[in-house]
Amino acid sequence: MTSLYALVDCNSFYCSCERVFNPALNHRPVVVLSNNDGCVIARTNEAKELGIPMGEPYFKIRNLVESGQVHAFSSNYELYGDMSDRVMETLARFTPNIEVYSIDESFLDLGDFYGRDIFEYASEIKRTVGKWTGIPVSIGVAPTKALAKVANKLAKKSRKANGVLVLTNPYHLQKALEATKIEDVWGIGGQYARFLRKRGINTAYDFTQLSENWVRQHMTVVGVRLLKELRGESCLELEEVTPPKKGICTSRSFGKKVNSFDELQEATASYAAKCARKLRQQKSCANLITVFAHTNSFSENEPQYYGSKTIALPVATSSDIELIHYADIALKAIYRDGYWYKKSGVIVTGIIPEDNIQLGLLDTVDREKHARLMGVIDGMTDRFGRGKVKVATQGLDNSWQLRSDYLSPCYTTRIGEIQTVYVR
DNA sequence: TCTGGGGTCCTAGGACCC
DNA sequence: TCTGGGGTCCTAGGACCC
Repeated sequence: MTSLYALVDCNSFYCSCERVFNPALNHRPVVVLSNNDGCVIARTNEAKELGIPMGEPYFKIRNLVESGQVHAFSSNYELYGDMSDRVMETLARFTPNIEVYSIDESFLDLGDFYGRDIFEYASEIKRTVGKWTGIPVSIGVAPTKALAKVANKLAKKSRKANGVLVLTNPYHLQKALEATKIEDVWGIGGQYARFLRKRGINTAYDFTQLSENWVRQHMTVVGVRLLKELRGESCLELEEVTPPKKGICTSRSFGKKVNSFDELQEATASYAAKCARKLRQQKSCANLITVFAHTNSFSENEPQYYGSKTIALPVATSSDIELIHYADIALKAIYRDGYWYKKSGVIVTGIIPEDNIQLGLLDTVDREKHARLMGVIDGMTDRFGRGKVKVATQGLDNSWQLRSDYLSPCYTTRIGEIQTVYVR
């Protein structure tokens, strides 16, 4: 039985989401910006053709936007998350064996479909997703996940493929590997690409000709796995159930420069609460909390500071109130007067299932009461949206928050505004 | 003036134990 | 030249992903 994987990848996903609700933007250059409208994180083909690179700082393309040549959106993750769910639900109609790999990509195990007309089946998947969600996708099919990635990339690039490429024939596989630049291989980043190019390894095909020992020596077992995958030996299985996260991080750059402790405190409390909610959503608790804050490293003329502090919690928790409390202690330990802070964040680690908590002997927290309160907060957040119910430390003003000047409405999830409610 | 955010895995080296 | 040997656990750092 031969393995067969499809990689379904949404084209310019964030931009495509915006286009679904703005069809006039079809065939026009569109970009989506990162938080704070900092840099470009998604581009349509038309925007790529204008020479806008990935990660380009916004100020460098501002004139293109202001002169109307490019349409820019602030990122709207609520919208993209909801559209992603729709795409993934559609894909799940075609096979139960699906791994949601990222917000815009899924692997499908098509092993059971061997011998059928795979190209026609993949084409039908592409048509159906387009019809039901409005999102264009590209599909690559091959015997391993790494080769499906190769196929997907070519499916996107080649006009002839028109968005669907099946690579099962050995001759076609070799041609595809020869046509794939080493830096375009899944798992080869900038460092390894430079290292390999220096040694004359310029394509994915060159890489497959290396010896296992050499690859292990220079690229660890991760490299060996990739080598085997590209040679057609499947080593990476489909991960159908998402394992709980081992670390959860909430951090942001500020929309403006911040130097007061109070503003940093409000931001940190909000990040701690966000981490707590993410923990509850995956039914976990954390044993450790880290708070960091730093200045803008791009401002070379300003004094620089990076502070970080980790605190071991007495008992693992997912409570807003507790995490905000310890985040505050950590922040007080690292805060230094006289710096312009640009970014701060909260990371929770030492994550365990919530039904596996070791209670402390000296524990004085009423955990049941906390759990009930958090349940109420989560319920209200689900109904009324983020930030409508919160612990008072998170603040009322929030002038430190994100800048997003070009935000589209949350077309799919917004249910109307209500007054913010505070919990003390 | 303006440069994202959130994850994963692997390895090496130190602490500690018997 | 030669310092016991062999585990485990933890952390920091480096690579990668979208």
